[in-house]
Amino acid sequence: MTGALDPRDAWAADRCSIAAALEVVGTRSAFLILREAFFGTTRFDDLASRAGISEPVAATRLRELVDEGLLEREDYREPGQRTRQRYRLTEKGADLLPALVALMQWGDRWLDETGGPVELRHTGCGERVSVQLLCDADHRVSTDDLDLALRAEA
Amino acid sequence: MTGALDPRDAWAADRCSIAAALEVVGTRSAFLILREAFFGTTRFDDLASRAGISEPVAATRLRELVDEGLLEREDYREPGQRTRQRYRLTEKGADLLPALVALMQWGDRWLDETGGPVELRHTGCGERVSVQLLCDADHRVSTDDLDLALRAEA
DNA sequence: AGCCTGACTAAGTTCTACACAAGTCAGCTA
DNA sequence: TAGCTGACTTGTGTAGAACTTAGTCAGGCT
Repeated sequence: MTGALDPRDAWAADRCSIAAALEVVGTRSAFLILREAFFGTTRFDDLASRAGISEPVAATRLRELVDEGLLEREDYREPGQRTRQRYRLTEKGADLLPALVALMQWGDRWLDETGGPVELRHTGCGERVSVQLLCDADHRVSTDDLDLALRAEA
Repeated sequence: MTGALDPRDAWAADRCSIAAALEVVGTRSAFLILREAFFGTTRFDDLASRAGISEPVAATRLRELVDEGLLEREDYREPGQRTRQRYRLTEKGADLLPALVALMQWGDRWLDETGGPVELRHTGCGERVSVQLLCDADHRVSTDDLDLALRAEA
């Protein structure tokens, strides 16, 4: 489908950023919590129940995601309420959105005959939003028009 | 970061395409095998060793990915050799590329101070390729300019 | 003073993902 | 015919990712 990487065995799999990213968000629960965070959920109980995971798992995962810097925990208080905690995406966390959307888009296309429950629209113009491969000259790039290369060593 | 989903608790998490996609490719080994498939690796031993996973896991994962229709197994024979098997991406599998690239891009940016080992370039024009959120009117969309909505029921 | 709610923690268990080591089997090559 | 290589399978063990059920603890509310 895509071109082969020239020096086939030459490069180490352990330096790969995909593997590194999976170390951080490699679990189902991490993805699901991030999904909820994108959808605007901030409170512990809501995150756990809407992501459909148990509270102990949510607690562990949230701690890890905060440690990794994808979420931050902050105290807040509504008038007449006591102080509570809320989780929100950091820039690092928010930057994962394209990966989430790509997964959603794939699921919408290949796994859900109705096209999926959630739609993304551009606030500016109202058009549908999707994830695309784009080159710096703004061409949409298809899977077949990709070259892979090793970046120069540091 | 992004807008909240209007009917907050109204929609079922189990209908979500992200969760559905994770059922199919939710493991580290599945992602890593797909990565290798994109890089052009086709043979069993190469897939296992380059993905850095054990052969038993590779066998299981490959069987699942073939069953799910992301890869197809075909026999081939080189002259003077016996028949061997080779795995290649189907359209369904190839369509996951944006998700892989998004993950790679995130890892390159946030986890690897050198910017990551692999680079993607557009065959046509040679420019660097990345994953972007794009609306149907071809605007690049930032995380803040997204609206979420429920799609009309089927 | 006692209750309630939100945000967790603790204990015990099950399931899955993965590793390593070894064995199998087919079929070409020597 | 024996050996080798590629593509697996089997067997065994560990760690982690998940569940349920049950608790804790703080602090406002009645």
